[in-house]
Amino acid sequence: MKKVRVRFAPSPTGSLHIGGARTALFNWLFARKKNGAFILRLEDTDLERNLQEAEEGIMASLRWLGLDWDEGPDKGGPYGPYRQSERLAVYRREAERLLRAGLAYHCYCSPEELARQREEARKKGVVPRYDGRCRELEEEKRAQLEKAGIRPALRIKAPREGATVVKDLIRGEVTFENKTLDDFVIMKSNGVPTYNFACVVDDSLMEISHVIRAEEHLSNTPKQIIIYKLLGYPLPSFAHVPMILAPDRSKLSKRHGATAVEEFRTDGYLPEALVNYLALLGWSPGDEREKMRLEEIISLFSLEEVSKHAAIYDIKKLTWLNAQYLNDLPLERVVNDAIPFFQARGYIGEVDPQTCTYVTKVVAAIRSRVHTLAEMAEAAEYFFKDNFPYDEKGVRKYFSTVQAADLLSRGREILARTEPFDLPTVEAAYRQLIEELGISGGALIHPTRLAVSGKTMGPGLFDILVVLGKEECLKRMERAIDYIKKRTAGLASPPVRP
RNA sequence: GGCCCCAUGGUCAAGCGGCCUAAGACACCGCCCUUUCACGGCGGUAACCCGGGUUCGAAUCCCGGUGGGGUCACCA
Repeated sequence: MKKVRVRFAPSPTGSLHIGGARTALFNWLFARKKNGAFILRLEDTDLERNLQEAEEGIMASLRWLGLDWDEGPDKGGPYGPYRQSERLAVYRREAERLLRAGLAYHCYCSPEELARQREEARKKGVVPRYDGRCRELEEEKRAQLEKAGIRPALRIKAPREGATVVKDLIRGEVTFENKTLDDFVIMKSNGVPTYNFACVVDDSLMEISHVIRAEEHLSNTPKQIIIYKLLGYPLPSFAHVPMILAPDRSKLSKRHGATAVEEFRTDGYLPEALVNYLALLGWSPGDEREKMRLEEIISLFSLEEVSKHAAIYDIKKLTWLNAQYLNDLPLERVVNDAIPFFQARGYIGEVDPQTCTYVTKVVAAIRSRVHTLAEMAEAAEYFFKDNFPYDEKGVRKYFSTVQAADLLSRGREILARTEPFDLPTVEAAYRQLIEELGISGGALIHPTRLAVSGKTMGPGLFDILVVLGKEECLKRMERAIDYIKKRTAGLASPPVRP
């Protein structure tokens, strides 16, 4: 059995979006499952659209997702180079072969002229196809054009009859009538190959066994198969994975919110969650499993089980999965990923051991209550700042009477006396006070929560108290007591008659 | 428009001729747990695009329609 070799071949024109990420993931899963090689190749033959940052950005996203490659532009490999812009000599050599064998020919038609013809055809409602006028150009005429300094493009002599069949692992056999194809360009007049040509040459020379790519390439495949045949290279297997659509069924774009992997990272999603979600878009393990470890996905994955229809991506499910991982991943790991988010909000600076210990407690207290790291950072604010405002509704409910201040004073006294300041001791002391006062637990717990956090909801009160520590709690209780006193004093003044 | 692909709840999806009066998950709605909010647990609403065949029997096979998507460059 031939060794499985697959590739992900993005063009560095922008950031890696989730459609590309999923294509990369499926390739990677297949390679790992089959003990094959996963290759990264940059299709940077469009000199105009290449972006310097894009190449590094795509690799960074891939790395963040945990999709490592065995050969690629940064690490080399036996089939390099892996950047198409560095392989121009290879394409020229292969093109020359075709030309000499009479399987391709020079075309001197100007792009403007061709565009005009296309436009005309479109107006007439006819399919715009190159008419092959340069196919049988007389040598004399050719020399003349050459002498005039016209740089020709190279076109393939495509078959006019018969059909080309794509054997697709996901879709079965797809037939294209050759008469619907034309003599397409394989080398531009500037000596740079077109996508279809470079792709076939590289896939052949790099001995790619399975071409797994997005469905948008399905209609390119007959052209590529024609090139394979003319070049005399064996065909790889093909698998065209369905597209990912936006919620309105249109192609994903920036107006649909986050679509780039990088954006998901900065929005506080974990790579495990994104990978898991992407794997579930268009593929299913066949049973009820949803949350799966990467190893599990690898062992279960199969191309035959990839669905045929496009999937609409739903951020709600991704968010749910993210919350699952936030809860289930080892605490240290989550803390590690949360730290940059806390730093960005100015909660902490350089991380020393004490900070780390404190942050770990904070994360442990709130991670089950949030869905993303960004949300977590927002929810954690009062653990790092003591000048927070009090929730308005909460104030009306718990801070509107003089008695509320007395109640908090009693609570403050108890907390001041509690030693050690740990969960069982603090809780026992507070519960005892509740009993002494003959009130319900909530009657003391809610005002206290508002006093120390400014919020009416959140982790268990005693967890908050213990994380904050005694000194901080006492300070915050005093601040709340002052606040209530000022507030109620205002209320106590005689009402003004109109 | 030509060519190509696709079609199970709002979304992801199981199903590959009888086990389907159609799983599961997200979302949504109840209830329980609880000092609050989450987490968790339990339950509920909700789907085989339409029309013809084939078959004893069709969500599953075939044909047509409709709908959605992709693609038609010296872009990738």
